[in-house]
Amino acid sequence: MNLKQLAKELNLSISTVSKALRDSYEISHATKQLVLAKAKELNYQANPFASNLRKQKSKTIALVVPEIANNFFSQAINGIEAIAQDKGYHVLIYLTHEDAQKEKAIVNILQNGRVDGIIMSLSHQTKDISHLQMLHNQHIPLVFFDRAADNIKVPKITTNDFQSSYDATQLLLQKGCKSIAFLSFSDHISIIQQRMQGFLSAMQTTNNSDYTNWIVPCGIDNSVNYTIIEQLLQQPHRPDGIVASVERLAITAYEVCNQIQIQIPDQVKIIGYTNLQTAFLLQPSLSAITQPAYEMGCEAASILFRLIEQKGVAFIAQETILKSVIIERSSTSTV
Amino acid sequence: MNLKQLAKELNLSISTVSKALRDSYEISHATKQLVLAKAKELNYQANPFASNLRKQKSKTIALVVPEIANNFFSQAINGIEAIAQDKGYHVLIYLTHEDAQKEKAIVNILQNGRVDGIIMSLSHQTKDISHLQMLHNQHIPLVFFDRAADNIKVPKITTNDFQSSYDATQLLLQKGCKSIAFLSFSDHISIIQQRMQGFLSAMQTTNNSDYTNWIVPCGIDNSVNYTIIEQLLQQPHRPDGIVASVERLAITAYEVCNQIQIQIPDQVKIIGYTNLQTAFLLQPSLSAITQPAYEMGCEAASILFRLIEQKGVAFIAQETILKSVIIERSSTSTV
DNA sequence: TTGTTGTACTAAAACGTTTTCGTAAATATT
DNA sequence: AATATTTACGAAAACGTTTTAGTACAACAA
Repeated sequence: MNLKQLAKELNLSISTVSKALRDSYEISHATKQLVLAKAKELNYQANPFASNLRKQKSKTIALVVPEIANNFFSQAINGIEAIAQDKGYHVLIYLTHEDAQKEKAIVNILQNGRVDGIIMSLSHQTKDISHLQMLHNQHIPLVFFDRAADNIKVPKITTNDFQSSYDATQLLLQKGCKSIAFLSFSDHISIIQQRMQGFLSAMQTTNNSDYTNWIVPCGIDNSVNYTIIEQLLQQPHRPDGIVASVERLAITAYEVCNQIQIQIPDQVKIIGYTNLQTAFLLQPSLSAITQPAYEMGCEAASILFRLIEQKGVAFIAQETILKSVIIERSSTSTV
Repeated sequence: MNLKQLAKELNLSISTVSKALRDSYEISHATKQLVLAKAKELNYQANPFASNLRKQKSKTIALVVPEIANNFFSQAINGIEAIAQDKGYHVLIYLTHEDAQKEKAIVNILQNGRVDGIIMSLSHQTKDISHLQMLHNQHIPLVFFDRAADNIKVPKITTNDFQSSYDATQLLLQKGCKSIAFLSFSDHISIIQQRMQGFLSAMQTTNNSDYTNWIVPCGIDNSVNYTIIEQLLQQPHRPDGIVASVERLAITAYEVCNQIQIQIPDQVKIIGYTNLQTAFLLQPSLSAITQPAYEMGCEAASILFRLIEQKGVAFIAQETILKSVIIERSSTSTV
């Protein structure tokens, strides 16, 4: 069922029907009623491709994220989808699987007008951002959330990573930790760097040689991370506190402690960035730095839609910083 | 940059360029080279809407799921996306938020050719399936995974729900449970019914009045579920075993036990359907019936693509049943 | 009367592809 | 040499919309 058929049924021209359907002032009330009724009767829906082609708009956005089987991202996507559905937009989802090559390939495909805008969180590998620059040059609206690229002037939704990491580290210090390890995840993604800086900054407040810190670089391979953390905790002078920069590392740290029989929080206290909904049910319950993932998604989508609909160029290059909350549980308690 | 401009640059006709790009036999090797080189140089990419309109194909599928902030669904989506990316398909994602009305609205929108096929898991509310029947009538390829509609002849990917539930219940019985509660989630979704039947069937093997069973209907509201389970466990003759039909209910059961100080597994043993990656870190570690979510996603996508590409109508109405695995942990151990 | 304005409609162009059909030149077949 | 076939390309239609540019007709003003 297309416009032509519908028009024939109504004994009207294609243009009249088209205009009636979009409530044009050129069409009389009476014919509008007729057209609407017939369209409903015959279950007419405009072909989106013809529409998109003609209007040069797709009412579709792309969502490019590292992974989805991850509490932070799935909650954020939930927020993005909620806003998109409300606004009548469609959402294409692409996973980079933390692979910079894949990210580049995906972004290249998105340059041909398939989408009106893009929401992204970078792969942890991504260093070269030429593919993103190209998007920007083509004036395709782009918004980052969480993992943003530094050197590109587009809106970014992040959390107070420096501060939350600083506070979490202070919490460990206050609970008596003397040597704390920071489990890092990537050394060039901005938010992880900030978390690291917050950690280091807190450590520096203890201007005292009694206090030591480790920066422990981890990656996406869980078994490699396991070994790294195992070795860390099997040293003679092992840390008595751990700040995990991402959820997965907090979980792996728990696993290691479980396996090699190190008591949390007696022998090592752990706090980590996590959106785990079962953090309070873990053994022991996990102290968490929790990002407002859903809200970040909503915010990212809202800004993207404003950008697409051009309501003020003032939004360009604006940084929105939401606050993470720190929830103290048993994994950082004193004995 | 479009075909017309590219053709002008090359002093060739639009049709020649188009054919060269799709490697048609009508075009000489030499010109193909020329065209390809120029296309690359000018970063030409075909407009997808023009292409889709002309070809009446979109290389896009829709994924309609109840929620995403959920370990089962996010893992399944991961599998679906992996296959789709591999096949060069795009994935539109729609969340119903367990709302049958929203599901209907979404499905209606998908009837206009926007997608070549649909992968779905039903909202737990969905009873009326007329919207799905309409899709089917319009010959839009459709595949269900996990939560499928009974009365519609399309491929379905599910797990051995009856058997896994039966086995889980047998495990509880074997561990000494006498009265077991089944926390249900929806009374008309097929897979939940099967899980319930598996439970009841296992209970019937104990042909003995010493054994009792509860079917406890729960919903999507966590706080309501909390109250229901709390009341269940505060009865004088409370159950000494629980089978949770979905992850959320297992977690809520843990919460309740935590709160009202009922010891797992001493006072009540718990086993549940879950894809929680931290099940083994819970206090106590949670015995799980784990569905092969990623594999289910891959399978659903593979079948949908075969359907789309018409490689054999033999796939229509085929049911694929993968096996869940039961992992016994502390929550079902004997004291 | 003539000219102006407004209303309600239609014809046709445009969006950017893909594909069918036609054709000139080159090559092969008789 | 005459005919048939192949090769390599171009013109034009088609996909289904939206929108611009008309155009009758009626209502109104001068």
